[in-house]
Amino acid sequence: MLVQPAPNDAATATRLDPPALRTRDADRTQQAILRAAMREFSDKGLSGARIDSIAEAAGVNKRLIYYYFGSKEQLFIAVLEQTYADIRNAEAALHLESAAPDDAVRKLVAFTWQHYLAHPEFITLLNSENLHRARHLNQSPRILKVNSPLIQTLADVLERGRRDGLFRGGIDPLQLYISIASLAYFYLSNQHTLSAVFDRDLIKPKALSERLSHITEVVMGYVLL
Amino acid sequence: MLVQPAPNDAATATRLDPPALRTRDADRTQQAILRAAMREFSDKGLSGARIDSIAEAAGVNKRLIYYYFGSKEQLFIAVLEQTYADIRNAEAALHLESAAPDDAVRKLVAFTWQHYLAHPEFITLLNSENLHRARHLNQSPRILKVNSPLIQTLADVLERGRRDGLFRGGIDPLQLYISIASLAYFYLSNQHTLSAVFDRDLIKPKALSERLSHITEVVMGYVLL
Amino acid sequence: MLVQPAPNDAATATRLDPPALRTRDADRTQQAILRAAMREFSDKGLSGARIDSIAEAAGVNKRLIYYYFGSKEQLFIAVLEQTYADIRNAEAALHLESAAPDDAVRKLVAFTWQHYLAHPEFITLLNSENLHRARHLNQSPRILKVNSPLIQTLADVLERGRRDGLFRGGIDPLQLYISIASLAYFYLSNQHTLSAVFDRDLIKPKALSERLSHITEVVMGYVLL
Amino acid sequence: MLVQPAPNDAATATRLDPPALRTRDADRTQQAILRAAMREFSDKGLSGARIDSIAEAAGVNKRLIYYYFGSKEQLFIAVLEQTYADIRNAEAALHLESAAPDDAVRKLVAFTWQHYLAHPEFITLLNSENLHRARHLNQSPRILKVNSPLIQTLADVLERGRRDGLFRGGIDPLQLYISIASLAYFYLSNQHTLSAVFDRDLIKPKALSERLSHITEVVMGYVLL
DNA sequence: CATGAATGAGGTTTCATTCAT
DNA sequence: GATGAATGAAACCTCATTCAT
Repeated sequence: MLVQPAPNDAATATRLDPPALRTRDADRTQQAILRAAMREFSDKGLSGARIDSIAEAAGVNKRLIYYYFGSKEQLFIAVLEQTYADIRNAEAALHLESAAPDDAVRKLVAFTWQHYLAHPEFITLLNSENLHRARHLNQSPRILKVNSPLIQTLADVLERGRRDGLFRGGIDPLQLYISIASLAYFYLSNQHTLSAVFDRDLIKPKALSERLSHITEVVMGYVLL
Repeated sequence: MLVQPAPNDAATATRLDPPALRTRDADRTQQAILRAAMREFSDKGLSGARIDSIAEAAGVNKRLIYYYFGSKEQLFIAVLEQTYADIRNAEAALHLESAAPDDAVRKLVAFTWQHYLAHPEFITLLNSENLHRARHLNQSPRILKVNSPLIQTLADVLERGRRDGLFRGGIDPLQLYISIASLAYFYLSNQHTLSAVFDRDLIKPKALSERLSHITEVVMGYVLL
Repeated sequence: MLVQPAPNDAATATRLDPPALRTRDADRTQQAILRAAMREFSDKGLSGARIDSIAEAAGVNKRLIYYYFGSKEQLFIAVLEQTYADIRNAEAALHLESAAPDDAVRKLVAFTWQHYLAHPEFITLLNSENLHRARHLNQSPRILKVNSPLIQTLADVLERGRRDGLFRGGIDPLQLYISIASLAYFYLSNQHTLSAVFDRDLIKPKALSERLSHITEVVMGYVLL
Repeated sequence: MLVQPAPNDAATATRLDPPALRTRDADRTQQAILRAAMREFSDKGLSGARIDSIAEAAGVNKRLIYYYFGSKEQLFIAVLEQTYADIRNAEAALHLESAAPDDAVRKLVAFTWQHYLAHPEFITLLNSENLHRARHLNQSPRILKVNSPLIQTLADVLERGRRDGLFRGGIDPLQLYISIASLAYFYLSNQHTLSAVFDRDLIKPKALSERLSHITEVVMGYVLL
């Protein structure tokens, strides 16, 4: 059973082996598979995804997917890992700790919105994973152990804001984080049913910028005194 | 190809045909299928659901599903119709127009939360339908035409609140409605991945009541002046 | 999961339902599958057997095999059950208890030899099952519970022979039974390697009758005083 | 296509080529493959065996198996050759010709039993080969040409016993040899199904020694006057 | 001498759906 | 109104084998 976890590591660690010419192809192949899989899984869900389509899209022999990832489920896990690694890396680049409290919250809101907008696959993958009650996530120590430090950072921001007399007290940082995520995520995740039911194009540029304004106001209306 | 769209009506209208002893049975069978299908689709998603499982759970022969609903997709549509009918009926009983503006908003928040909590299948079904870009919804005039009057009601509430000097002006009722839904929906929809990643039980009673408090505060913090 | 154990029962119970016209086809189909499977499994072993070949030989759709038997392994179990049922039935018709002791033993030897000769599939199936350490047998209460009464019958025969002053005492009936089986089974089971190594045709009629004479002499030489 | 038949010879002859440092390694590698293959083939049969498992168990790259043995089938042949070579060597050390006739027969019975007991892979490999109608054996002049001289030796023993008035006359040495093998082989080969069906542990030490006593008595009961 | 990457053919199994009664 | 039998297409996965280095 040969399952190299390597590809995901590539997101966090920089590759330093210059003479690694032989592994190059393997790496590139795995990356191609992962990319194709991410697209297919996010497009069709876990049960709807087809290994054949992934192989074709990646331009590799179907057998190779099993060679590198073992099974459809393990490939799905690898995709999840990659997806979480991506958002963790992006979050880490935010540096909320160095901004003024209110700016930090606005920045977080904007970042969250932009990230979901730029990575629609994140949303559908998470929906799939929730349909499966996080069964795969709970199998991946890689994801679980890298617990996001964002909540702690946000707690610090909130505390600073409260001390500055800007923010209300008693805000649970996790609740706030989830709420920010909610306001951005749901709009995008449910855009199709919402558009259908309310007969309104929610995705045109104007609607998107209006949404960001709105959720910023909602969040700031809550945290600011 | 004999496809009776009738079964869904059964939710709103009772069939009264006098010579309908056999029709009663037919009705009961269709309801059993619908109930089983709702459970299966919400549990496994559209591609994950199995016609065999639905038939077994409903205690009917598989062939009957085709007899009454035509195909898996049409059965899914019927389930969606039923689900939307349920929430429309519940919303209609809210009577926001007769409450004080701030009470009306609080009532809407609480209702939304309670409804999602009481109908977890609503969430997973909508996620499935969004995965499919609302393809089925857009095939169902039944759902689309019964456009929710709630947005108009909410607009009236907001206008009353603004006139009373309670609410801020310029609130888009649809944005607010979506935000309220977001704050409730996302927490429940993504409970499994959130619980896994943050290692916290989000579903225990205390957590649930805290969440309702939180989202109420967020919404009221936004609308109130 | 629909696995009718019925076909095997047919060996022991006589079918009495005259109006069972509808089930006829199902029965016939299952029997056809079983027969084809027995041939394929005995010819190729469990791993060597192909579901496709079985379906083709039985003249049925491959899917039907799963419909009736669930999986390749369960089909193999059904074949084993049938095979054991066949020999049990044949043994039951021997009536050793009513023969003179020495005749009874000769009869058992001859019967064993003839049965193995007439049912070569019995030998290869048992070899397969032993390769798998009786994994399937141990899953089949049907086989295990119908413990052969032959050992008890043979014990009675041996005791009668001893009392008559014909047989030596202290013979373990199970050991003897296994030895009789050995002498017949091994010759047939290993005929191909033996023929190759000793360059002699062991299967020509003359060789077969000589073998039966030989094993009869061996067994009688042992039991007779 | 480079297929060295050498490795099997290694069992009997030691290669002594002076400049053979690399050859030593090659030899060791081939032996490792052979040992792993013997285990795998005897455990799973020919179709059940996996080249991957063999490579892993031998600790060598899969490609090497093809380099040294050409194909799965040829590897199987090599294993068979090794197995037959082992028993021929052991038989040669028996020296039945120098023992008293009755001792010689007892010795042969005991040897056969002990050899099968000590080499369970011999049994399963032969069963596999018989399933394949000795197809591989017949391709191996190496095995066929080293025809066992045991039958002739046994013939001499029987003749001596007859002349001494100890043994009955007219015993076919090949029949007797096969019978001795039968009595030992079948018990061990079919231990799993026998144990299951008769619900008795046939492999515990007491059972084993009883079996040897029994088969010795059976054989001696037959040959002795 | 040795190896990791790659493959095509084919294996078992699944599934929505239809036939015949 | 209801059902058990049957199916074709396609899904996931496996395996012996070869390529390229």
